[in-house]
Amino acid sequence: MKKPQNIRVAVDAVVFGYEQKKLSVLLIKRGIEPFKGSWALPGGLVLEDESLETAVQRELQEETGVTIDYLEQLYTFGKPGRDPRNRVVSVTYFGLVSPNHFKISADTDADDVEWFSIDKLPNLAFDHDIILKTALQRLKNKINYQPIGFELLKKEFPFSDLENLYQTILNRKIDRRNFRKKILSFGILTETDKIHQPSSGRPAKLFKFNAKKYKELEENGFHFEIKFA
Amino acid sequence: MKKPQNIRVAVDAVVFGYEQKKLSVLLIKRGIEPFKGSWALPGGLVLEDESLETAVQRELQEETGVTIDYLEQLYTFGKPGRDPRNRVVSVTYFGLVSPNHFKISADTDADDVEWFSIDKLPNLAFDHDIILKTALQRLKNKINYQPIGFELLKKEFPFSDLENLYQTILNRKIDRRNFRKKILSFGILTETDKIHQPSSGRPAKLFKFNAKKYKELEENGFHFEIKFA
DNA sequence: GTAATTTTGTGTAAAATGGACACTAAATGA
DNA sequence: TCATTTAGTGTCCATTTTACACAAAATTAC
Repeated sequence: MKKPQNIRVAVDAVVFGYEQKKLSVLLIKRGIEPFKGSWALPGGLVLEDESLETAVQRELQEETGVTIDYLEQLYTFGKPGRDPRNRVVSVTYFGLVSPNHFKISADTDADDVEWFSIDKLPNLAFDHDIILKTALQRLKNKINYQPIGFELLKKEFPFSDLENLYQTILNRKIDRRNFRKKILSFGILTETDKIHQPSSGRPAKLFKFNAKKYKELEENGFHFEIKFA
Repeated sequence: MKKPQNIRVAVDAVVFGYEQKKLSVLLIKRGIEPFKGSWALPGGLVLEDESLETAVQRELQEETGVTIDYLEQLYTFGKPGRDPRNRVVSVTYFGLVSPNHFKISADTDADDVEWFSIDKLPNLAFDHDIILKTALQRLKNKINYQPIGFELLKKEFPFSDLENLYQTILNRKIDRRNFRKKILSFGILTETDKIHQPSSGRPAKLFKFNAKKYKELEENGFHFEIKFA
């Protein structure tokens, strides 16, 4: 007779936010050992009768109260020893949040939840640094072939925000004219009648992502794809 | 006090093979309930002190004896109820096997292991049909931007094999001249001095994939990418 | 052994896409 | 009103992609 398996299943989420040319990640401070006091990705054990997706959503809600605009499975980490207590297999998720939804819920102990700029990260508990790196790579790849960048902007945004977002995430300059030409040629942005007043300089039209149109185009074989010099 | 979690962790693999313009998947016949007698993906429970990757490799070895040429994590399926007995979270893998390694080991009960052509699949146990569909989608996407197609061919192959492989997987015609031009332009194939004698018709040069060269190019910013009309 | 058949191997021209590049417009602040 | 800041726009050239057809080398059938 085989001895029963004793492995826990957890979910963890890497949730990105973007504002003012800064990419951020949502972290929580651990209240218990191991790694008590360290920062870690939000997450926790999966309950016995909930799906993985439900589990992440619940944990995110409980721990941060932040509304997640986009969520997909990232990768599953399961090397023995990644948690010093027990064998834990962690199914990780990749999330994006619009600045419209940045606010950390007052329900949670707000001191223990924070947005960290991606270039000022604290040390992370467990193997969460690797998970984070994996998520960042996914983000870098995916914005080139899926319209997920919009999830990181306000619902209505000036074109320059989109431009800066791509430059920040990909960490390189992009020609403004070519970029705009390309994106607009897709026909998935709707121009609103509002305008945005920058602190100084010419006002900008506000655009919004037209998800319905995108879906429609996609069904007809259209493929979102950006290339850079 | 929370009640302890009772979730099992399994691994399952979708392993593809290709020969004679047919794409196949490696399946095993279940010897026990539930779904006794049904065909299923090879896989099983993860042992407490082995990594996920080791677990799949072990299961594949034990159940099929087939040498896997390429293996990567696919997706994790964990909906409650997918196994009627217990809650099982299954970390699935995506594998490719060269025709050089098709042979199912004599160690295993060979009656219970079989290559099934992708268009003559039996009903599958559990949610394995969904897993298979996911893997197939991955294959279709991935051959366009990673040189994994070569893992499905013999070490040395005539160009037409590669051509047919792509046409089979993508299920469409590809212009022979443009395809060859494109692939050869990458400079990742080495021409061998051998030739292949088709049953009739002009003999063909044999090529092999030059993994070292590919890696080298990749490090210098080269990106394998195929587009089709 | 000649002709028909099968599969391999190759080039070019036209069209579409990608990349480089600089100035004007509309606002604010000094 | 002038300087500064950000938004908005078009053209030309280089590269890539696509469409497209015939000759070469072998086997098979007659």
